[in-house]
Amino acid sequence: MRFSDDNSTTAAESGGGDGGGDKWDSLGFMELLGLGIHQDFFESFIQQPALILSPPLLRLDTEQKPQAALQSQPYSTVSEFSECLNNPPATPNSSSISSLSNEAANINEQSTNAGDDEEQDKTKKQLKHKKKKPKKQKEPRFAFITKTEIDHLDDGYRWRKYGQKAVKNSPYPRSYYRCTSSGCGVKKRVERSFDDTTIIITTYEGKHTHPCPVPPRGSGFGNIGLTPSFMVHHQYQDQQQQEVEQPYMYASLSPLNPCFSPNGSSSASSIRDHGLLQDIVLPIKMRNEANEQV
DNA sequence: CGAGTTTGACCGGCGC
DNA sequence: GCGCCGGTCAAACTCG
Repeated sequence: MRFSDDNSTTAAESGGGDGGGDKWDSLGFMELLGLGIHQDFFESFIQQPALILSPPLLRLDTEQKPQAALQSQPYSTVSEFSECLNNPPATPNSSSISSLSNEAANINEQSTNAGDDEEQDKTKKQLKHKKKKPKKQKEPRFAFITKTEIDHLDDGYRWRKYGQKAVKNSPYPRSYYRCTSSGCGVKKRVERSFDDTTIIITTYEGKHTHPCPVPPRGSGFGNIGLTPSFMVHHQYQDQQQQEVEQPYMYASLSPLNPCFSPNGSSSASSIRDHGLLQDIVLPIKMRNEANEQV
């Protein structure tokens, strides 16, 4: 386990495996997410003694606003940017649906009376919008802090950008991506931290319903054998003193990661410069604050 | 020409 | 009720 410093030294830079991990190569981190094990994954993560994170810190209510917190406190608690929404599936709001229908009827009635084409178009557009949104339920979300210059992490999946918004109090916009695979509704948000421009915050929402479509580019993200830091807690524990002095903890390669190889070559290191998720970092402060809560 | 991006408009939720 | 803001849509545009 290694930790970043202000010079952005990474495990990859100091050498890693040559993609030698067989087990982890075939089951990358994103695939873990895609396979839908992420919740258990995080649950096991938060139960690790070395991390001393209490479940409430990782489980957010939908009411919480991690993004807002991020803007003012870039390296704060897990609850502020690692989301694990375990809300029960929201049943479609029948009342809202019916009210929409009524609204649609009203709008239709109004538009026929108005007779103004332009207004009709506008009304139709509005109606179209409303019909498409039958009280969507929240998908589980996970946010990752990534220290990289690359805005868009190559995680092996194919994403289509569907929106971009200016972030309040930040010069950097937030981009919205959707998985291009048909039937896969996974989304992700990508934004750059205002306070540290080398920090990228990626938030995944939902589960992939398909395998990683991109074959390893040397290794695709789904196959790079990424072992998030919370899976290498023993190393983490050994270096707790060091962590206090280091602002970030890389969810990167480690000797416990089968991909890691001390011979200096690493499949992950070969792709590091392309902004892959081995650049993921987790804020150390989150653990400290977790300790306070225990 | 199809796939992906950009961008302004729109909607819904939430706080005041 | 109103305004703000995050998220989404979809037409126009770009690119390969």
